[in-house]
Amino acid sequence: MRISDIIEDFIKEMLNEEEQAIIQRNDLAEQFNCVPSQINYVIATRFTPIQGYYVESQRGGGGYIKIKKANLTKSEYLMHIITNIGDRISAKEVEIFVRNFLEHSVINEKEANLLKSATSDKVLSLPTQARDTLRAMIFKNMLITLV
Amino acid sequence: MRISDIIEDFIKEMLNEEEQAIIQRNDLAEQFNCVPSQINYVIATRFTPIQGYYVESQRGGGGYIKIKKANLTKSEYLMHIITNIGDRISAKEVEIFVRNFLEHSVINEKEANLLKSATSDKVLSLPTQARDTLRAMIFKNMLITLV
DNA sequence: GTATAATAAAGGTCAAAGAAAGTCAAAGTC
DNA sequence: GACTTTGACTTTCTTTGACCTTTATTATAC
Repeated sequence: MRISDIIEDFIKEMLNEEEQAIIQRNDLAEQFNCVPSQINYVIATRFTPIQGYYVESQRGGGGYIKIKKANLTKSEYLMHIITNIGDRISAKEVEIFVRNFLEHSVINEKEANLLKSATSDKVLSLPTQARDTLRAMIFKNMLITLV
Repeated sequence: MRISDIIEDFIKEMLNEEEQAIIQRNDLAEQFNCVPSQINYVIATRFTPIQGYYVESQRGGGGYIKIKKANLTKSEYLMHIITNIGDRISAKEVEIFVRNFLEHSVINEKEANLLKSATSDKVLSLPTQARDTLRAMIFKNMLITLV
């Protein structure tokens, strides 16, 4: 079995027990006898937003990596949307999604506004293609936190 | 847990109980077994005006450091932040802002997550400069919807 | 007694050292 | 060929300590 898989399982095991897994990169690497950057690899490939995880970290003395799992039961509807949004999305499409979320009471007014304001054309000043790609990333990442 | 975090919590605990926290730098350092300048570090990184705190101090015999929470309404506080964010902002800075919004009860947990997830480095895959510029735009635009 | 000088008692500053995590590309594996 | 492993190098944040500045108190001079 690959070391990456072992580490992946280990983290998922942690997440079964607690709401969030807080790890020390170097410690974990030592524990599994691998280089620290392997941990980054595992996270980059197995704990992405698309896969339903939210990761944050802190460097420096006492640094850490924190991994949270989106709480699935709450809305498979959202997860379904997330996994089905392609690599690009227009502002119009976002709006339609948001309107639907509101209708289904999956989000509230304020959250709707946040979603729209983070992904509006006004804000993403890039060429159309790059913009739609970025918007998809932002949108999905935000939705994950709502799941 | 980092000693800085412990000291931060200690001061915030004080602020929950009283209007202002008045501390003695050397005493506090001794209490937490650190060098006195660590106290300055904590204040410089966690109790800045932009984070909604007001600090004053006095040297010499009977000297002290006094920390107060700035007393602003939510929208005043938010507007203040919005107008003071420059053209660029790092993910770290956003995180600090968000943490402070939470502390000052300007936003809730979900909104905090939305703000962070819309502006994380993972999501804004651009060269650093462009990324920080874009992040500032997104962040400000989102904050406006919260005012 | 008042004015001044010396000393003590704070807090402030800054840069170096230390402790994490992040990145990226080369090498290895299947 | 795609995925994984590795490691050198980078960036970020924290801790520490030597030295500085300001203020209060005490001692001394007159």
